[in-house]
Amino acid sequence: MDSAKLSDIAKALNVSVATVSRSLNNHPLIKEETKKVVKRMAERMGYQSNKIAAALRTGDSNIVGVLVPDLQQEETSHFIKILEQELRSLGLHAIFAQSEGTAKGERDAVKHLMKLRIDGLIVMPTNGSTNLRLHRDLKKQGVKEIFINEVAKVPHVHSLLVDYACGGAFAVRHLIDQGCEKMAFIGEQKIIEGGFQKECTEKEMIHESFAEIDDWKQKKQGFDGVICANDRIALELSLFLAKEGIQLPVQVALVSFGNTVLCELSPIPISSMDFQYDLLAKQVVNQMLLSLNARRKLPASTQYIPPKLVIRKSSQKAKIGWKLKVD
Amino acid sequence: MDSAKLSDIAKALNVSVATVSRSLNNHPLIKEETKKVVKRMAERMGYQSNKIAAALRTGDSNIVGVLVPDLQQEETSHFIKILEQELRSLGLHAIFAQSEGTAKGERDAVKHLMKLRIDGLIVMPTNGSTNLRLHRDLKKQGVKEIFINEVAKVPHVHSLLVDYACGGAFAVRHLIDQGCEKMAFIGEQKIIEGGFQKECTEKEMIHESFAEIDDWKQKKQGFDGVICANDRIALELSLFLAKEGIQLPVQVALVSFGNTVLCELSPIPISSMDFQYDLLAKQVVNQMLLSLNARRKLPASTQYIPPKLVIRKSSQKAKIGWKLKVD
DNA sequence: TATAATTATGTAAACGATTGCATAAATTTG
DNA sequence: CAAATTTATGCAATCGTTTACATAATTATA
Repeated sequence: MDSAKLSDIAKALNVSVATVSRSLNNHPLIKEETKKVVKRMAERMGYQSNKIAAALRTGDSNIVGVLVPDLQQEETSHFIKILEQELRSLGLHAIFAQSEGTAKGERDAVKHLMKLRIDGLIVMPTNGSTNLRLHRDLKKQGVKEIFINEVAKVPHVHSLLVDYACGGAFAVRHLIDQGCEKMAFIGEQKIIEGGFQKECTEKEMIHESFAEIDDWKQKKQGFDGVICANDRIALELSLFLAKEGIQLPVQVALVSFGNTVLCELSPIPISSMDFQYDLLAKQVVNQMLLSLNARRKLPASTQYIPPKLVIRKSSQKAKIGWKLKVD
Repeated sequence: MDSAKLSDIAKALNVSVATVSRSLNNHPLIKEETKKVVKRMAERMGYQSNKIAAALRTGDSNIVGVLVPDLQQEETSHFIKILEQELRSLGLHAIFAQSEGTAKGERDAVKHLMKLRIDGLIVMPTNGSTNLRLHRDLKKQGVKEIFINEVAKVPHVHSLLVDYACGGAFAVRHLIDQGCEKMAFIGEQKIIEGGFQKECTEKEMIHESFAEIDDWKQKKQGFDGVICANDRIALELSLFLAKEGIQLPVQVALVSFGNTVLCELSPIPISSMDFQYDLLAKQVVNQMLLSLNARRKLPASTQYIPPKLVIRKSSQKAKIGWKLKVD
């Protein structure tokens, strides 16, 4: 019924438990021959290390908490998918929890996670609701934290962020490259919009922002480049344009953000900025590994991941010849 | 740095560790007054029970593994969102892992989970790749398993399934109620299709199945009711119909499966069968709790969760008056 | 060949909670 | 009031690892 333990292996081989433990952990002072014998027996008995016992003894649980507002969101799903893979490949246990984007939710979730004495915590906060005291306490308890998409206000805590502003600027440049001259931004995503505005101003482009599609519809004349804050809005827009007989991308070039499955579901496939959550996740795990292995606290770092434009038909306005020219 | 332990509280109150432990666990033999004092002190010292130590001692980790093929899939996301909430509310720790739908992936993931000595495992297998030996071993180790969307072939293992066949039948009945007379099924989902066919045959309806939209396009004349295996296909279809000038729902009534965000993104919102993964998740957790608490093994059970049709415009073909009649 | 140095193993004490059993304190009973 | 019960607490072992320290076995050095 119960699984094999070190003592079972020890008994079977007539050696001490210590020798077995050290063999399996590749301790340098154990004879190679012994290691081989022990490992073979462990295999034969189907031994699985009891990380709970090890955690209690060493103080390292090898468990990393991952706190997100909502597990159901598209970007979150992508993110945690990679996180699980990467953490597991390092022998770490990932344990996910939802904060619902509230300070109380965050506290409750952290409390729950702390009962397992997690070694590290990857936090995706929302709307700055993150409470400082909580994270100070975590630092005191020796939990290595990494903040996603928010710069940590606690010393020695690392942050990794999607570079939304840079994405906004990229989108503008792409549309300029395609020959657009009057730009619209639709949606409410302050940071992307900031990047959009800054770049437009710098490049001296006529531009305007709208919170919703309906706002834009009033003034739509003249805009030949539209940037949507997310694919949902973009899809809605593309359907509207189709109905109105406005041709994508010749009359209006469209770029969106998110690069979700929706892009391919549009009648005209939508060019969209991929947030590269997989890359983000991998970097996060890297950083976590560094933090966990560091004897002393590392100085806090802030890393931005640039989004990557996936070009589809909705933005390909430029003629081939012209494209060659700029190349 | 380190967090408070039972011994700290004991020292502070000049009582034994045992008394503290029992107080916090509401042991009946401890005086109410004592409990109050202990709990207050625990609170004051910010004590958080160390579940790792408790797990080692009691043999119950209170950790439940959740094994899914892919964390990024829409239905999976919905499912695990609720699972996390429900399990946490019971003081259980949920730990997710991905099997990638392969037997090897499943084995690897389970191995990893078993290192934490999980008490229970919720498995969402794919294409019957689930390997029997693995699950027999788990049973031997005393892990309570629950199978999702596949009937477990291991004794004493419970199964919960979305009743796809029933959904297929529901969809047909709904379309009949709306006055449809010639039905098409588009997509590859054998179980739904089975329900569709059976119901059509029973109700003596003309019907035909197609693997892809393109297959259907050839013969589309005459079909006044279409059932799509998923929302993606349905959205694609609805866009095609719009382009062709075929009116939804008057010329063709459409029902889909999944009830995802896509339904509302269609020009004509799509009626879709909700798989009720939230209900499923809640039932699963119920069952898990029963299994975990059961002293002796319960007889295996199989439970079907009926999908629920969310009616939108795409299928509302019937006139109001006629609707009143059938009510 | 004795001694030192090196290499390989064993002994036993942690880690922090839970819990069977012993004991002490309070209450009831004869 | 002593004895028997009931109620409340303490003692100490235990879970399965890891690891500092002690010791044994082997090899190198003088």
